[in-house]
Formats: sequence, C-alpha cells, structure tokens
Amino acid sequence: MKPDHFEVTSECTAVNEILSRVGDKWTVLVVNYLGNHPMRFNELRRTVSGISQKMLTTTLRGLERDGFVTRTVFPTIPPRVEYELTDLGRELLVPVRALGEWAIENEERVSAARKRFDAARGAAQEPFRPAGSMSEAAE
Amino acid sequence: MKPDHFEVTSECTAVNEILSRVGDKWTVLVVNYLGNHPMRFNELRRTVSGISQKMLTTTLRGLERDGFVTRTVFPTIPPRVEYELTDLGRELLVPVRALGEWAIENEERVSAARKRFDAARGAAQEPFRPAGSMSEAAE
DNA sequence: CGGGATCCGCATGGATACTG
DNA sequence: CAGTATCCATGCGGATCCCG
Repeated sequence: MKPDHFEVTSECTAVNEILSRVGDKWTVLVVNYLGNHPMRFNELRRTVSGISQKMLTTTLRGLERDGFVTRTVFPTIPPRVEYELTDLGRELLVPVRALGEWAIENEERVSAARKRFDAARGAAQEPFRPAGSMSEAAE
Repeated sequence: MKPDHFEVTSECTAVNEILSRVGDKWTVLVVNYLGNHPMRFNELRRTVSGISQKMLTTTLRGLERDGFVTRTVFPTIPPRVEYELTDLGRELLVPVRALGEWAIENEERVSAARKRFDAARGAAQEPFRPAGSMSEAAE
C-alpha cells in the first residue's frame, strides 16, 4: 500500500469507526494494560489510575461488546472477574501500537508545530483572552 | 516489537493524544482526502459531504496547528485557499492507513461480535426498553 | 469485590446568519 | 470563496450513592 490514493468512499467510515472506538479517553490504556496480562476489575482500576469505575465499566463493556476482551466471572465470595484480550483484541493491538510508536517518535514535532502556530497567532494580535477551551477561539 | 508488554506509563499518554486527535469525527476523512492531492476549502467541503463548514474549519485549523497540513492563501478575488499535507501529515497517514486496513479487514468480525453481544443481552430479559443511548443499559 | 443508577458539568459538533 | 460568530442539542465523562 502506498501513501497515495486511497478508496475513501466507504473505507473511511470503517476507519473512522475504529478510530473513534479506540480514540476515546480510556480504551487504549485499558487495551494496552490488558495486552500485558489478564487483569481483574479493581486491579485494572488501580493500574489505570485516574479512571472512574463508571468509565472503566463502560470501556470494558464496549470492548467486550466488540469482541476485543472476554469477561470471566468466578462465582466466589467475594466475586472475582477477570478481563482478558481476545485474539481479535491482540490483533488490534498491533496496528494500534504501530500508531503508538509513531506518536511517541513524533510527539516533539507535533508539539513544536503547535507551539509555533500558537506563537504566530498570539504575536499577531490579541492583547488578552477572555475565555475559551484553550485550543479553539476566535481570532 | 512484540505484542507483549509495552511501556504504559507515559507512552500511552502520547498514544492516546494522537488517537484522540485523529479519532474525532472528521480528521481521518480530511487527512485521507488530502492524502490524494491538495484541495481547496469548498472542494474539500463537497468531497467530505456531510461536514459543516464550521467543523471543516475547526478540523483544518487543528491539523494546521499540529503541523499536519499547510494552509496557502492566494490573495485573489475571489480568494483561493489550498490545503495540503505536510511531510509530517503524510508520515502520519502511514500508520493511520495501516489501522484503516485492519479496520476494513476486521469490520465484520467486530459487527458480528457486537450482534452476538446484543442478542445475548436482549434474550436474557428486557420486555421493553424505556430509554438509553443504545449501547449502555442495565442488565 | 464488582458493579448499577442517577445527577450534572463540560466539550463536541450541527444549524444558521453574517462578512471581507 | 472562505471563512467568523452565535445559539443550541447531544453525549462523554466525573462524582456520588447504593446493591448483591
């Protein structure tokens, strides 16, 4: 596959679906950790650190639904639930980590470009900035 | 790189940043189209089809900010603005399209798993469903 | 321990109107 | 043509409380 031309009609829909799926706030983190070894709910919760149990549940349900992880319940007391990547999940991990490597390698180029852009915009005008998220604002 | 173990501490942050960046509703589409050849604003607008000019502007500004596209203004009347991928943008296109290929190849496996999951949940109980987004609900 | 249910703030994104 | 500005709907994600 060369970087030129790409069937953009319907393929991009699938691409965007996967990227949106995987591009949310926690999915990649969870998948990556699960890629190392199976994990229990609270183990995962502690490891990810910062995630609420609601989002962990939501994320895991989504991954389970799409066939990326399995959820195994051991009916003991207290209950024990283990999450593990499926084959599909491990296969997904490959291109995701490829993109991950790219991200790590080019992190600085991106933030450099970002700094340049923001500096150029700030130098032109703008005595002060009343409000805004931080990345989008009127010029 | 093997699919086992991955430094998850700070790397995942960069990964997730890129994925969130690229995983929004329009970025991939725009980048993919621009990967074919440079394009003007309304040309892009027509090609993407479905995007509002607000979102196209936002998406392009973000891509420009991060150094993925260049914005060239021809001070003619009427004005003419061309958008083109930078080298960084074209490099990004490679892993993104790799993930894209994965997505296309495994689309059916995912939707099959999804159907299975939904069927299993629906068969268990649920006479009717009062409300909800569609992917989250009580069991 | 492993969740479900609910409330709520904030960001994303669509529609519309106006401008150089 | 190529935007900017504004208003508004939806949904993601966090906090809290409760349950088996």
